Amino acid sequence: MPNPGQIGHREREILTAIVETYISTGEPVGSRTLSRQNKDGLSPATIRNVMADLADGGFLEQPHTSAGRVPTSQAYRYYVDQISGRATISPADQTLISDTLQGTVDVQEFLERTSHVLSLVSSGVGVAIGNVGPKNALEHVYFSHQANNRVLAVVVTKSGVVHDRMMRLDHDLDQSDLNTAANYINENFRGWIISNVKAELRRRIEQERSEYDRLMKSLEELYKGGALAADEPAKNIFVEGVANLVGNDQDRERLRDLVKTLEEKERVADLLSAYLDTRQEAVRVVIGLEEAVPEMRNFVLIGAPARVGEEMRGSLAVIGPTRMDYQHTITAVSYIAQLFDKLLNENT
Amino acid sequence: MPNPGQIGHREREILTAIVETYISTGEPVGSRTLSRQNKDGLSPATIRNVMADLADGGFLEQPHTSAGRVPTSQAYRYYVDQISGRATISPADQTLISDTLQGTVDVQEFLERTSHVLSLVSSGVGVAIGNVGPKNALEHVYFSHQANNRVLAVVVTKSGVVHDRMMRLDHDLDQSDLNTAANYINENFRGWIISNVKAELRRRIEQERSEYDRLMKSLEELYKGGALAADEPAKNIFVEGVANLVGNDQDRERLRDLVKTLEEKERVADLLSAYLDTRQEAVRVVIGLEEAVPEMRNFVLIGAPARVGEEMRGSLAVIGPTRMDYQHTITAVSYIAQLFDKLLNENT
DNA sequence: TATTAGCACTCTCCCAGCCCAAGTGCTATC
DNA sequence: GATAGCACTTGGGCTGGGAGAGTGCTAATA
Repeated sequence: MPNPGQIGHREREILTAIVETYISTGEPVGSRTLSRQNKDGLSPATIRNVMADLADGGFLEQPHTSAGRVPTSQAYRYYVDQISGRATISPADQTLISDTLQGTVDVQEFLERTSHVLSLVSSGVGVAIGNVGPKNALEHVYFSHQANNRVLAVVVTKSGVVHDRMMRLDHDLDQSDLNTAANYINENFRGWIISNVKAELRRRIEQERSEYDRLMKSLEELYKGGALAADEPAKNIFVEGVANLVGNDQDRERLRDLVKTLEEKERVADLLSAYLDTRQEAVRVVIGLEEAVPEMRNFVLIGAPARVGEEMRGSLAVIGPTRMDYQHTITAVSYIAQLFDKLLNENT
Repeated sequence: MPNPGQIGHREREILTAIVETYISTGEPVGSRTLSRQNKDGLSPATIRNVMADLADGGFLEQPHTSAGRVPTSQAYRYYVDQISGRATISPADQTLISDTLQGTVDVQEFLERTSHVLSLVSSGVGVAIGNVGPKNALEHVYFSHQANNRVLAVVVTKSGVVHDRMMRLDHDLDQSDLNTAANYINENFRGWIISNVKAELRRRIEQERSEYDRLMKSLEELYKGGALAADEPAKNIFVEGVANLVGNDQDRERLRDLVKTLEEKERVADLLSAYLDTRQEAVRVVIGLEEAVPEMRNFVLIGAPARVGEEMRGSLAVIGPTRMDYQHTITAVSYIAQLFDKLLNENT
């Protein structure tokens, strides 16, 4: 790995210029073009020398002998690190984002709008994920009797998220059994962390097993049916703006695979959780996604954890082509991440 | 509009052969090719004559003078009408569909899996929509107090669908106000059609307005906040298999517009409801979508209403290229539509 | 009379050949 | 150290000439 210190002032400037030119044109950048647009008035020959050095350092590549240079992942990496300091969001973006997210009153909707607005500002794919953390506290449960031994379980958590789950049970419980069970849970466990409720419930069921107890029987049935699965990390995953990718000059095959991958929302969620974690504060730019997901060659992920206080409650990201407006997108992602914290803090 | 009676036996056979050949190859079909594959051993010249007639009748088109013929919308229409009689589902499809849908215990999941399996069997986009009909009966409501004047309303309907809605109210109601209100509704209105609940509630609120009544105040707040919006035709819309379209030899521009349209699920829902209605029994094949949605040139919609008894409770459809395996897709759509009825009938 | 064979014609696709523009590396010079 | 000059490389675009597939028309045929 070449020492970034090797990069002097002039190198840096030329590299930046190459990356930016390539981002906006998509054509390999030649020494002549660069010399013309560069205010410093360096001659093409000089620039060629510098380019040769940069190519040695692994920052540039040539599609073929007589073509211009194309930035490598390493160059993007360097470029992003360079600009990441001077990030201030444009007023236009700010207005758009605020207008879109204003008045959202629940998390679901916030996430959905976020993925939408991200896809708008970035010309990439906007992703927003909400983690229903395992630390959710129970507020209220309700069980509804359905035909064919089925029961609908509704669990409301303190943070205002509603889970519903249709279950098929081994034995038929009638609505009054269900009400009794729901009352028992509501009275004994309101405010408990859901996974604790499950543990305690399990303990009590075990304990009482010997005696015949209709209530405990019901609870056991419901427990086994997964009535309290609300503590599982069920995720709300919103992916939007796939159409933005279609404009890209990808080959068809890869594009199709990419779209397919993005349709499998679980995979997108896994991808994000692989690269974003709570500890890291700010926006993260992942270049070189093809190592994890081959069809994402030439794509980058710009994401941030969405925290409420210390706890990670979601993630948001843009998946877009390496040739994208990084500054723009990074600031937008970071801005929304902050809004998220703000919204959910007043929520709790 | 040419009279189908004009089409004789030979014409029909040749037209069918052209459509099928074109579907499988994607190339304009020439007289020679056809003559070779046709068992009747007609000479190319004869076939050319017939083709000329069919072209006059508006069934065939030529991309350019010396190219083969390509079927028009009219030809597809005719072809589909021809084959629609002999529709029996293939065992392979049947197995795949049954395996995928087996064990689905709630409607949501059924719809999701349906859209998935439709996209699998048809190489097109699978769409499944559930209408939460206005005739839903109330089973249970619950209101949860949240920070900042917000209230979470949870409404469970008899058919086992759960609606939740976060609302911001003008005045703060505490949890005990909310419980009182919920109890009032549960005790008075269980089993009522939700829109009737709303009407009656409104009436009672009006009536009691003169006197000061804390309960009525709460109910009014909640009502105005939209607590009982569960009767609105909120829809579950599942669209899957967009990746299948990318393989198509569309021009980029149109493909992008198409993907964009499919991402706006509301529009997809509108499209379906425009073409499918309760009265019609079976699968409907809509050819010539570009009249409604320009970017859908060369696409067809194969859809069916999903009924439970007489009532239309959803729709399912495949949106795919005109060049698709109609027989296959039509039978699959029809098969799933029947399963839907079966599943939800035992549900009610 | 319906079918077929023959023929001249049309059009697209593909390939080879050619030139041009853009870019490079190297060397000599300022 | 920066620049100018020069010979060299390479992909893209343009052209022209088959080859192949297909057509419409006319004349011959069962």
